[in-house]
Amino acid sequence: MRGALPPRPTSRDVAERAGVSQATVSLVLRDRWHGRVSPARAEAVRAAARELGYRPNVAARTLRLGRSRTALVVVPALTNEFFARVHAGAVRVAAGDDVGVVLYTSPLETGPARDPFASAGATLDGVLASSMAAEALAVLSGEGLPLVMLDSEPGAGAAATVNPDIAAGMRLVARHLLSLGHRRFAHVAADVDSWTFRERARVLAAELAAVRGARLVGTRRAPIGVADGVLAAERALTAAERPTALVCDDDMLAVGAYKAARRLGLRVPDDVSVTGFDDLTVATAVEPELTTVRLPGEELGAAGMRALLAALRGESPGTTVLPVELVRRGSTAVPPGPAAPGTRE
Amino acid sequence: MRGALPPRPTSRDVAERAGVSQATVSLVLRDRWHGRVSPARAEAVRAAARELGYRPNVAARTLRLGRSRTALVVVPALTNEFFARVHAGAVRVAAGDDVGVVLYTSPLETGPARDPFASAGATLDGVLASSMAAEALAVLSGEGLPLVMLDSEPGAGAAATVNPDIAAGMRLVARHLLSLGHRRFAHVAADVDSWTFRERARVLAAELAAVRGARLVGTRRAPIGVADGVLAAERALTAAERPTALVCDDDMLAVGAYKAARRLGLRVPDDVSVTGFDDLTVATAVEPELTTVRLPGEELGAAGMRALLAALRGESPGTTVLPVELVRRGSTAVPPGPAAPGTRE
DNA sequence: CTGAAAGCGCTTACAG
DNA sequence: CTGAAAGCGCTTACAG
Repeated sequence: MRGALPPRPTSRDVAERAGVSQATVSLVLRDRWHGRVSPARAEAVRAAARELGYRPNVAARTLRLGRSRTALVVVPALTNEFFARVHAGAVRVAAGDDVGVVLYTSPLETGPARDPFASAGATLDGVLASSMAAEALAVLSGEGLPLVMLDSEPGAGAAATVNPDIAAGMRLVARHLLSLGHRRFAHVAADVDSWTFRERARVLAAELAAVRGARLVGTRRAPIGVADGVLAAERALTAAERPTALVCDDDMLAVGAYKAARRLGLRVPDDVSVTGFDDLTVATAVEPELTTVRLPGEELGAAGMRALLAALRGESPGTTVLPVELVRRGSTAVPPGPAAPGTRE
Repeated sequence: MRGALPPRPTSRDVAERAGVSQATVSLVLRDRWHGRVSPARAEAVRAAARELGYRPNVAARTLRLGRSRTALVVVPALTNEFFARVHAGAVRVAAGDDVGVVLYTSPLETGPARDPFASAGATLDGVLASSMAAEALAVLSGEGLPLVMLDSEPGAGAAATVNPDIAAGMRLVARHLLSLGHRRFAHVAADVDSWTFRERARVLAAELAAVRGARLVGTRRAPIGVADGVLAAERALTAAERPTALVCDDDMLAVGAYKAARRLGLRVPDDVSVTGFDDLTVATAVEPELTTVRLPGEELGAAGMRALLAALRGESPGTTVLPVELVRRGSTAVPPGPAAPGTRE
């Protein structure tokens, strides 16, 4: 694909210019020359490389070394801000260790994942995958590369798992709402078959079951997005038994819930409380600002990459759980009606 | 970095299993065998490859071929939804041509760009770069690789440029507001030194200059983001001469403007009209929904990649301009006060 | 129709 | 301290 470009200098060209052998060039440029090459020659090599604008051919190095210092990062979609943060964190840590990152966005919406390895265009040393649906996992682990999973079922055949504390996050949401006096909840759930969302549903149900009189009056599934969130929340809000709190699996769904409430003439939080998950930029863009669980996306990517790097060094990083935080803002309040708050917070 | 993994099969292993030479394996697997290898042997090779789970070593192929079928995509930041869309479009087109994409996010916020080629971890055939600040360009074009620029000054040493019609976009904004009767404008400008934002400022000034009585009462610069947008808009709104319209360079800045207005007790659009640029998800998340210019991010990335692919085939794709659209929503209205609309639309 | 051989650019034992 | 040589896995003239 490369046209009539000026031919790129090779290590041979550098060697010639510096008056040394190719071996010496390699030693010096890889910084393995101390005690093996005289300082004067080392300097000559560096000068020659600089003058020529020499850059080692990565393909040749990878072929020779059998490893590429490249990791594949797999996320469902980058247009989702959370995954963009995960990616940023992973890239930051990888760069610090001089490891490159190749990104693969698993096209969740466009059917089953195509082969991420075919499109990589690079030899890979390891894989970091986030929040994948169950089937996608099989493809990844089948490749035999060190694999670190993010926001996923622990111990599902990965060298390590790094998760935000999803259970704690949902527990904080439920207890916050319960302590405000809410008893009728609806769950606006992400219509995605993955551990992280199953976990949210499980914990919400468990927390409500533990409080007398508290109930889930409905669960509505929607693909993650504002428009689908509107539809799901609208149905939840117009059900026979109207909930006083809408627990949403994601901030985008929560924004949809705002819009649904508005359409129905309901005020947030006076008539209905709404909570999200993620703490995306949109959470503070809307009015009132959204009460949500802050998931440390950047840190998740960073910790995941650290675990992968450790696995590549032969260590066994195991499972890491990252703390999460409930950010209380204006979208939650005491429920309307005669009910007084049950517990105080 | 690879530990004690099962050794990956090579083309030699496939050849052995199929009872043919390595050359035949290569021919068959690259689909260059017609008329050169008998159908029976071709099938035997494919079967052997399948059974072994053979996957060609990309590094070796790249080294041999001198090209990698890999393009570098450079964007300022992926946490910005617009660039995530650009990336998605570029990846989509590249995948269709069996070209891989390596992503480099130029750390705008963390000082001068580090060398994107060092971190690439792959031999690159070409570069697609979006909305880069002027200095960043120099690094990219210096590499001697085919380069396509997106949303950038045309003819700045790139093989091709693909731009959304920024001038038309800003013209639509200005005329929309002018026809509503606005005469006092403030520009909440992105504090980024790049063509796309200079162009917005230029066209806004020109449009206002063309209408008697219309004026820019202030320009406030802010890094792209909600919090900085709030500050900038607050200053614009509290200046001696208060504008009736806030023209924002970006939807995030516009969201900041909403919040600033609210803090000051001003209603959008009754007291002040606000416009954005991009049409991000947030534009319809806020209330009232934002009047903004829809920039075709996905299509921009796709068209850019098409141009790069053409350049790599030796063609000269030149400059492409993509149409944009003004999306009128609830954030713009007739200005307050005695003023009657000037022109009708 | 098929195979043996050379070589892409690098790195690393190995010999001096 | 330094260099000649082998080889990573692939593809493509070239010879048969």
